[in-house]
Amino acid sequence: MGLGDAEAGDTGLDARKSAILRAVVQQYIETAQPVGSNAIAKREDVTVSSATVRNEMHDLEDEGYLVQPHTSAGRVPTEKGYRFFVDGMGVDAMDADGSLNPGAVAKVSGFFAAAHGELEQLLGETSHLLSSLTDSAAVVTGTQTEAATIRSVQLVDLNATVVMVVAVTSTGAVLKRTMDLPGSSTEAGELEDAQSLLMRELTGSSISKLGKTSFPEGARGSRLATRAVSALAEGVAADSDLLYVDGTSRIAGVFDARETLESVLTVLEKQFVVVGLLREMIDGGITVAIGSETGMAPLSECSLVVAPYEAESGPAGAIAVLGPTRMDYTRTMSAVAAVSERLSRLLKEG
Amino acid sequence: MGLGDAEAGDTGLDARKSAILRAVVQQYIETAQPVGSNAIAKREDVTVSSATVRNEMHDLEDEGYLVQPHTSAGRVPTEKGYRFFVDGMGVDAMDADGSLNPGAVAKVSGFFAAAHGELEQLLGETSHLLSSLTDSAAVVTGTQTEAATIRSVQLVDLNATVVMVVAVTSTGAVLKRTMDLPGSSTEAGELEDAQSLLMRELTGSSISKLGKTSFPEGARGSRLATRAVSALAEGVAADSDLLYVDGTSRIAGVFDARETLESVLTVLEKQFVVVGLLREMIDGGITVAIGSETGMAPLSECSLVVAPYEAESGPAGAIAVLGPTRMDYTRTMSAVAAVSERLSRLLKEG
DNA sequence: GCTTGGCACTCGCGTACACTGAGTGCCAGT
DNA sequence: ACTGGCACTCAGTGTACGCGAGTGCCAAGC
Repeated sequence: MGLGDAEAGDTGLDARKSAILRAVVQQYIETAQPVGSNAIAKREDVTVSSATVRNEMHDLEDEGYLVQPHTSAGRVPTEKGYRFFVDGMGVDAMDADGSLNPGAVAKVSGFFAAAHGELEQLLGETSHLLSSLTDSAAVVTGTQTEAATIRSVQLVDLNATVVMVVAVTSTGAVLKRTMDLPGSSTEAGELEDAQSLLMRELTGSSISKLGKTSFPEGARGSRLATRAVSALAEGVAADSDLLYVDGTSRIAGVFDARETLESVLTVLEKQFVVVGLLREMIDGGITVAIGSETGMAPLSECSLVVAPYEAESGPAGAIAVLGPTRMDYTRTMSAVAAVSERLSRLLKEG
Repeated sequence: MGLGDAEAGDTGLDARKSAILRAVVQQYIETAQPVGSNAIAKREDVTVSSATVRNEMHDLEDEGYLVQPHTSAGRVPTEKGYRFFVDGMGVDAMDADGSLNPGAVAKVSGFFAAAHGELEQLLGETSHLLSSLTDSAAVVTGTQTEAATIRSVQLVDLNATVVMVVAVTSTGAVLKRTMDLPGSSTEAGELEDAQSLLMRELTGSSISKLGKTSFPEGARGSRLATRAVSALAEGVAADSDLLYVDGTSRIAGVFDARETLESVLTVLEKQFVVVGLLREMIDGGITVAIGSETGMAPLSECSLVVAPYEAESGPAGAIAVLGPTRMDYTRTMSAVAAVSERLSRLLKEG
């Protein structure tokens, strides 16, 4: 995106203003220092003098895109400034592997080529990959199993009063849950009966239909089977609330206030909160929440780049990168896009 | 622990020296400030003048128990100082729930009374509990399944070329692993044959014997069953290398050097390193590693309080608290002891 | 009328310096 | 063997000050 076609959106910013704003954001992302008019005027893509830049920057400040930390300092982007920058990034800039450096592309390819084994392990490692690509913290949510179908259900008695239900889904997720059955409930053979009921009724059916499953009133084992179904339903919820976090050490150094980091880490430890947040943000494509746009006060100095991933059965979960508001959006968005795309492809067994 | 009986160990410290040393450590743990002779002389349990304390502290410094950050400052314990302090803590101080405050005791009891559901979930929540009790980071290793017995094995085909092995152990752990079976390998019925072979051969047998399992040469499905066994063996390894970390936000504020925190977080992210470390430290009781005693440079400003936990089948894993070297050892050790004891009791279904 | 060089002004930051006070080491007296 | 006393050390703090990056604005120029 050059300087000419930069009347991006109808934000009321003319081409020059938006070019300058973009330059400021870019520079600030690189240097983490307030950027002054001189630095901007020197850039090749800006042909006007520093005085002109100053005037424009003054306007940009009035319009809320920039702020001065103090009078005799350069300017720093506001959330609105970052938002403009992100919105103005051509899709081409972060599409596919376009702007990902060759090393990173190779890393992603290598990772997914070598991927094997467990779904959970894969998601954990994906989060690690994403973190290393972006030098930020990365999170990956567990797969939403709702749309998957059940491939197998089994009841295993662990001891006299505890029975475990284990189900395997078409996505390779394993749902499990223990049930306490106090007292005399496990009559001889009841377990087997319940299991065959479950197998017959559930195998091949979608997980979202779990709630609607019922068993013949009088059948032996139907009571146990019913309990197993509801236990499984709990398991589904627990499973999709899983969150794989990695790279928190990478954001340990980026905030000046110690307590900022502390509250960010606290948020990441409340996994269900983050999962909820991500789930709300998913809208089919890559999404960026800047600072307070995340809706969480402790993340007011962070940005979140989120993308969904899919499995055979449909939308499965989200991957995201969490970094400071002045993160490298271009690189991060490229990485997130690439990883989400490749992960989906793998899960669809492409 | 009075002043009189303080000839702890044969460390060559007389009663007064060790009382003073203990006082210094205690005070430093409380205030995080270098402690001076005056502060010590004022304490009720010390009856000598500050000048005398100064002399003793000088000796203690010569002997390596204390250091001065700079000439005109108070003293700070060295690792050797902490070690003396920890070794000298009466067992009674941290035994059972003795020194745990009532609220904490109630919290632990409540937690384990309400515990239910998944093993993995339980371990994760235990780590959370431990962290909240101690205000430090806490880690819990996955259960070592080696001594457990297998309760059930199942083969599930996920799609044309992928089969999943799922095994449930007596401890409630679920081992799972996918196997790629490219090409024509899954003949009709082979899966069923392999599964009944597995069921017959493995059910009730100990996981540690997995490696020694063999199947009749010619039997249908024995090839597949053999592969399943080795896949399971991998699953065992992966499972016991699991680490549940919580409360990292709680140690975000305790180190002065930013990069210290960063390297500590980095270590916690390399889960297998931590698991290995903990495994080495377990010696049947509660163990403390102070600073470089951990054997890991990045943890040189940390201490680790570790205790094993057990299941029916024997030693199962470890729980630990990671904090700054000047953590509250008394409280932490009490908490770790209590949680380890209650967790073991629960896993043994007491 | 937009742009630009120039210039006065602001203000954070680094340096220098003196002062304060907590804390030490040591000696001499009890 | 302990203690009061005293000289000494030195981190931390406050103040003063100069430097320089950066701004705002004005008047000249294209």
